[in-house]
Amino acid sequence: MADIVGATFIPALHKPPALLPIAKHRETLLYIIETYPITIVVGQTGSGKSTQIPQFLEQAGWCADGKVIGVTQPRRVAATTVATRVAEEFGCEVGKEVGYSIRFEDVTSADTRIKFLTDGLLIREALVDPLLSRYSVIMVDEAHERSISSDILLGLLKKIRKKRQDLRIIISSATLQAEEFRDFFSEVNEAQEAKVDNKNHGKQATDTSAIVSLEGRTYPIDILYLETPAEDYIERALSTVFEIHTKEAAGDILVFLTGREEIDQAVQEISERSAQLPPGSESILPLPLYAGLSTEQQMYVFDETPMGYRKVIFSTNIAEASVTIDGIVYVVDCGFVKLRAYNPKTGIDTLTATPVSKASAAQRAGRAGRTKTGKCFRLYTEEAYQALPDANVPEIQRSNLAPFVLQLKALGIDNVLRFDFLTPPPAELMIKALELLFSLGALDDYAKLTRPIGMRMAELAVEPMMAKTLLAAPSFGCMDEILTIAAMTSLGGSIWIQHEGEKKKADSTKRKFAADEGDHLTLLNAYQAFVTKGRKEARFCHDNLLNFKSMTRAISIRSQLRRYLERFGLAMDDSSVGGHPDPTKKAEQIRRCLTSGFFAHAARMQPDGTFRNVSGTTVLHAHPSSLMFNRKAEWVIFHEVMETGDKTYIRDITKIEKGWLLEYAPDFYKT
DNA sequence: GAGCACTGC
Repeated sequence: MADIVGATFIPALHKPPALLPIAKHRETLLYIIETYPITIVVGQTGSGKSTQIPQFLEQAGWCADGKVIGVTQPRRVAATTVATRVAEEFGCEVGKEVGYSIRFEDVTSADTRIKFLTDGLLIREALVDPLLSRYSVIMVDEAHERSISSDILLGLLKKIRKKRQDLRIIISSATLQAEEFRDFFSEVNEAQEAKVDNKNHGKQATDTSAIVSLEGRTYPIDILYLETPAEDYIERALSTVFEIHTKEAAGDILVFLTGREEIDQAVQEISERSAQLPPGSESILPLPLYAGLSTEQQMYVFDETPMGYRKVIFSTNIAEASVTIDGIVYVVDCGFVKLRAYNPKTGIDTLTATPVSKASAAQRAGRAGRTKTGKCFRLYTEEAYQALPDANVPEIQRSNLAPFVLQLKALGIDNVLRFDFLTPPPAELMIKALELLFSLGALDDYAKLTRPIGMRMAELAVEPMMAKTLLAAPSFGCMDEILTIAAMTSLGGSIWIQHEGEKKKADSTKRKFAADEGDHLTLLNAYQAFVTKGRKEARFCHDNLLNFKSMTRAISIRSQLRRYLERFGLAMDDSSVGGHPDPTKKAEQIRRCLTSGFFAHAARMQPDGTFRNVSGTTVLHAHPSSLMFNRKAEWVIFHEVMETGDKTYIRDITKIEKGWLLEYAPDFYKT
């Protein structure tokens, strides 16, 4: 039996006595990857694992016979930037020997040997090539983040491995979780192990996988805790910033808070209190950073700090992994993060501030040591830290799984309840997903994927309710319009922008596109104006407070969806076909069509202006960004529902008739 | 009359 952990060249878990500087251990890495089907690489940012390992493999001949080395990333930007850097080192243009592939951007060619792609995209490749046969090696980078896609991908790879002895799998992980990955791939009850050795006991079996630790190029970081818990972490964050500013050496500060409101407040407070700084001292330049900011506003954090200033960035979790800012020497960590969790009983997502995990806290602290020795101020006690969970609950255990169940079914995995998940989601989440897919007609009485409907829904890159709406559109004669609405809603609320201090204007500008029927038709109007009158120009967006980047993306999404529907033989000639020339009738067809997909998201307005769901159990509020926020309606359907703080908001709302619910979803609403 | 962390096909 190969006891890999005991082999002389492999450091022990967790506290490796001798970490590997990557270049020196090229041969070791290659030997392990050659010998073991699964290699788990533990390494901090800066260890070079994402950039070097693929090149080692390519040089060692893993791309013979035209095979490709695939490296997945959880985010689009990471796939493009890492590919660019590797291409540079490789000495080729991006898209030649080294390329990347993300939605809407396939920068690869017949020459491509190292390919970076998002994990979601690789799962979709499995739809057409179930054994991922063009890849000799697949490296799943940042697997410790535990995104749903990377979790599912690992489950698929475990399955594929049984049929492809030649495939090599590399998983890159943070220290804390390495053993979990090893155990997942090393179960004794697998056919392969069983035949090799029956002396294996439980989790001792490691003849399939090896763990390798790599040294990172980070500097030491002093961690400081509070002696007594903070009552108000924003206040504490502000005083800590001033303390650092007056007592510590030069260097920028990154403060982790939980959301936009807190961040805007903190930025403002800093500006106000800066006046009290002793005369002659350096000034503080406070900057906000969160996803809701426009790209331009986000870019300020990357500008070089002006002379005589110390930059203080107040950020959400976006700066924990997605955005990296150089020059940060001090980190202030409030200890909380807003996490999304799906309640299968109500079908509602909640967004709540939750204590961070130890893994998150470590990642946040690490943001301080990128250029020199740093300090991390944790706004909680060391006892509180010890009580934190090691890692966040994986996304797959707290999400609406309908889209992923559909995807698994399309991959031929019928018994999704028995799919080999790294951590299985709670049964209620799976059942809720199956119920919704059944009600949409994607699954039959035996929970099998229906054809063509279910299969087509799986192929469309929008969530199941919108997929159903799209597939129904030809029968309502409103394909063109639904395509646009699907593209616009899938942008997730980033369509309208506000210039500084122009709230009033934003509302009235939006009203220019307003449709009595509700938000969906308003989005349709805005898009149509953009592509016709606005000639797809940035200028038009600026004048009409539309997000140019989002609108451009909507065009891409729309045309991609259209191509799918054409392939299904559903998309028709754009202008002429079907439907009513009368705009009111046309609008009714669109509303009916939306109802046929979103019947599960129906609500009725109460005399007080709030809404109730159909069973009357939940009070819903129109989100202030919705047209229906201050308009009257009876019955409505909505795109999205989310509970934040103490209120449950619905967004993208359209008026419907009660009778349509019974017409299009008789089984769902039978009494 | 008031607001959503992040990511992906």
